[in-house]
Amino acid sequence: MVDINDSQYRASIIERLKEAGVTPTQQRIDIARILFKQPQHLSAEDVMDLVNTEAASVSKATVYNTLGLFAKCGLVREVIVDPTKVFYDSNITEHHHFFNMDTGTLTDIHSAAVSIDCMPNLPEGTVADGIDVIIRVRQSD
Amino acid sequence: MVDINDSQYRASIIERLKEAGVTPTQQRIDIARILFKQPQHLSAEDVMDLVNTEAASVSKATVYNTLGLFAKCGLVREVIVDPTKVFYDSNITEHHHFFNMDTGTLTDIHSAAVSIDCMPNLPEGTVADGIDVIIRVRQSD
DNA sequence: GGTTATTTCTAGACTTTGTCTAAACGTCTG
DNA sequence: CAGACGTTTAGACAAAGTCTAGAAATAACC
Repeated sequence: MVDINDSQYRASIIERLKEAGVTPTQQRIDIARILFKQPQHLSAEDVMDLVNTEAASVSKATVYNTLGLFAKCGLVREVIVDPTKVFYDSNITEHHHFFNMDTGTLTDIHSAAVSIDCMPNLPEGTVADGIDVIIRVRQSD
Repeated sequence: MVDINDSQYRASIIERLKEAGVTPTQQRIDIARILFKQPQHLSAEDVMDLVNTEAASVSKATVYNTLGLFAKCGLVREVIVDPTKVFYDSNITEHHHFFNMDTGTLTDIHSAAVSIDCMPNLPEGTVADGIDVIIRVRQSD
C-alpha cells in the first residue's frame, strides 16, 4: 500500500502530471495522490470525500474541473455505466469492466479475456475514440 | 413508416404489452406507440415531447415509470453512454452501439460485426445480465 | 348495480450530480 | 512593483430523475 504522504510518491505524482502537460498545483496533487495510490474506480463524490478527509480541503468545482482535466489528458479514464454518476478509473491500461447493478461496483476484466475480432465500419465522417465493453451482472444469491 | 393512429397498429401494441405482462393502459399504449413505431434511440425527454405533441398528455412521472417498467420487462433496452441522460432503445435484438460524443447520437452496430470470443469468469456470486459494447467516436471534419 | 380493494396516474416538491459565474488568489515575467 | 494569466473558490444555478400524497381508473366481490 502506497503511503500518500511519502515524499517520493509525491515527487512521482508531480512528474506524472508534468508529463501529461498539467501544471502541478497543490489541489491537483492532492487529488492525484488519492487517484494514483492504486488502480481503482472512484466517483467525483468519492474523490471529494477522500481528499477532504485529510488536512487539505478542495472545493467541489475544483474536484470536477480536475477530474475532467485528468480525463482529457489521459491520466484517468471516465467509465459511464451508472446513470447517476461517472466513475473515474485510475487504471488507464486497456481493459474492460463488469458492473454489478445491485451493488454499483465495478470490477476489471483483463483485456485479453475479451477480443473484438473485427472493427465495424465507423459512421461517415467519424474517428474512433475508444471501445468500452461492459458486462452487467447481478447478485445470484 | 408506421401510422401511429392506425387501429391495427394499436391492437398489435396492446398485444405486445400483454405478452410482456404489462397491463395496457392508455398512457402505456401512447408511449409504446411512439417507441415501437421504428427502431430508435430516445431519451425520456424525447418521449415526453413526442407523446405530448399529439392530443394525449402524459405526465413526467408516468413517462419515467413507464420507461422503467418497459425496460424491466424487456420491451426496450436502456443504453447508458451519456452521463446526462439514459437512452431507450426500441430495438431489443442483440446489437451494439457507436456513440458520437460530438453530436450525442447513437448508431447501431450489427451484432455480427463484433464478437466476444471468450466469456471471462464472472465475479463470485453474480450472474450475467447483458453485454454492452460501445465504440465512442468523434467527428473527423 | 353498488361498494371495496388495487393499480395506475398526476402535479409538484424534492434530490442529486454536475455546471456556471464572478471574484479572489497565485505565480511568473518584465 | 505591476500587469497578465492561469487556478481556485463559494454559492447560485441547471437538468435528470425520484418521491409523495391524493385523484382517477380498473378490477373484484357481494
